Amino acid sequence: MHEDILGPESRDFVTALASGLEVIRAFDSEHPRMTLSEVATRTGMNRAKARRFLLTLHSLGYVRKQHRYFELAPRVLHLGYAFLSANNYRGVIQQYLEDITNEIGESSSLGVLDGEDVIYVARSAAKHRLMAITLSVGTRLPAAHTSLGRILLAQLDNEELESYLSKVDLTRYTDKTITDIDELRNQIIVARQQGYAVADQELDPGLRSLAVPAYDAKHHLIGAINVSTNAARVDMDTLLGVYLPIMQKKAAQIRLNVN
Amino acid sequence: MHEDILGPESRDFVTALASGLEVIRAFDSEHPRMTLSEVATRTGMNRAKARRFLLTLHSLGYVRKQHRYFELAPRVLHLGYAFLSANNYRGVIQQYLEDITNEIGESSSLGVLDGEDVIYVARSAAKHRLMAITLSVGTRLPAAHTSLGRILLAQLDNEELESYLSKVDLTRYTDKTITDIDELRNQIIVARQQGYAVADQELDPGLRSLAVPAYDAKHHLIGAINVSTNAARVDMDTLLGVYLPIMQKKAAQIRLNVN
DNA sequence: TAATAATGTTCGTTATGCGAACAAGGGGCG
DNA sequence: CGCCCCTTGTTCGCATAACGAACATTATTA
Repeated sequence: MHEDILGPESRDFVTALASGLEVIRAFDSEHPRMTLSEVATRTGMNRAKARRFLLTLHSLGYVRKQHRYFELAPRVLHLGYAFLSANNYRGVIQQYLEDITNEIGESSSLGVLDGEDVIYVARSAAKHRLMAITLSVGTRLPAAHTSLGRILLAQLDNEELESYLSKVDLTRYTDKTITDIDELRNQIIVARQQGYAVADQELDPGLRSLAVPAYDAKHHLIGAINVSTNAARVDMDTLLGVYLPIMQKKAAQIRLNVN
Repeated sequence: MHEDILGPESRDFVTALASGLEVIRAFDSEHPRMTLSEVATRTGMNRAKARRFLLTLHSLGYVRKQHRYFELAPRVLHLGYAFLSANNYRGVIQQYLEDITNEIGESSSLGVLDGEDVIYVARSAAKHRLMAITLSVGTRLPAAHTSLGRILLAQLDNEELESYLSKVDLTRYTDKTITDIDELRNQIIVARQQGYAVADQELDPGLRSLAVPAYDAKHHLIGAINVSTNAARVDMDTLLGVYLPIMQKKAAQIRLNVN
């Protein structure tokens, strides 16, 4: 059940906290270092306001300042790490992911839904690189075009799924990207029925992946686990005929052993 | 040069942001889920205050609420990820760490100093588990008792090093843990002289590691890279005679190739 | 059933955070 | 070299966002 959520107009909403977090998120791979004015522009804030947040984050150790330039400090990892360390099943799941990588020789990850994205929360990387970008814990990708995201969307009830479909903006990444909302709905329903999802070169040419949901012993959804491979190396028969049973077996082990 | 740092008494310091971040950090592996009152107690805040921050974080998607219990949501990974994605050299260094793991068969990591700790910012894990805890990006360990931390401390100038030594509180983890401040200073000076550091079973029985500093082509210190192994499997002669040259070669490659 | 403890919430008050305006620095051009 | 303009840094009067004491509600225990 969805708890009532505070609106920004509520007297209980702390706008300074919200703005401060927005300053942190303004930094990314395209904007690793910024001046005060650049931060103000990217966040839509008054320059004096952005300055106060940057100086506060700097004094707390989350931001480094060099002359006029600001960049995030490693200490911000502590904020995300708080989530990882609070999740005691991650270490356990990590072992299963490493088993998959050892057995199949491909990368395997645990992902969870967050809004319209899937976030990687545990990962076992194979030796070879699959994608142009480096995937790591914390990476977020659109749920619609990943096997992890698609099988997680399949676990939603109908109302939640329709809510998602009514909001999602489908972007084309490759020739194979699904951009029709009805086709996406159908793929998710099929995933729901067959208990697994496949994403085939929708996000990155050559990237082919398969995911199954991961439940714990109390029937709580932990997330989904996947195996990622390259279409040139693994055909669909192998993916479904060899990899799928392995993934299903791992998911069954997780369901039996993870509390 | 250390930039002047804002004090919490300054009118430019945003106390609401500082308090909100403290609420996030209150969650850890011992306190994965807490009630409002528990958060208030752990942070020393008035309950109504803690409530406002929790509800704000909840509305922003950083915290989940179940009845009276709060827990961090995966979205907080986005805050730490902002640092990782802003660091464009990480993908490059990752490759070198994986080379080390492939060549030596042991785990290798990149770490940076943050206060009295060393934070892992990139990691290549070997197949076998070395420590009781799962190390991952974001993990922080005391700099004094790790090879990464020790070689990073060795890169500080004398004033910075003495400042660190005057504040650090040395905790004993094993029988081999250095707890004498003068002995630690000496170890760091030796590391400075020989260009590498070793930590031998100070943090965890059996854990033996070696680290060298990693500079980029512009002579900026990126961090330190290490190799971690088990004392039962690798003796000191092998560590220094075989592993050290490999690490030094990798550091030299990083210095030549990383901008 | 009543008392007590724990937790949830409100709203008068004030100190925090906002932003317009001023100050300072840097670069370009005549 | 001096002036102008643009960019960046900083201040402080003021309004309201956030604080916390006190009230409200719920859960537990005797």
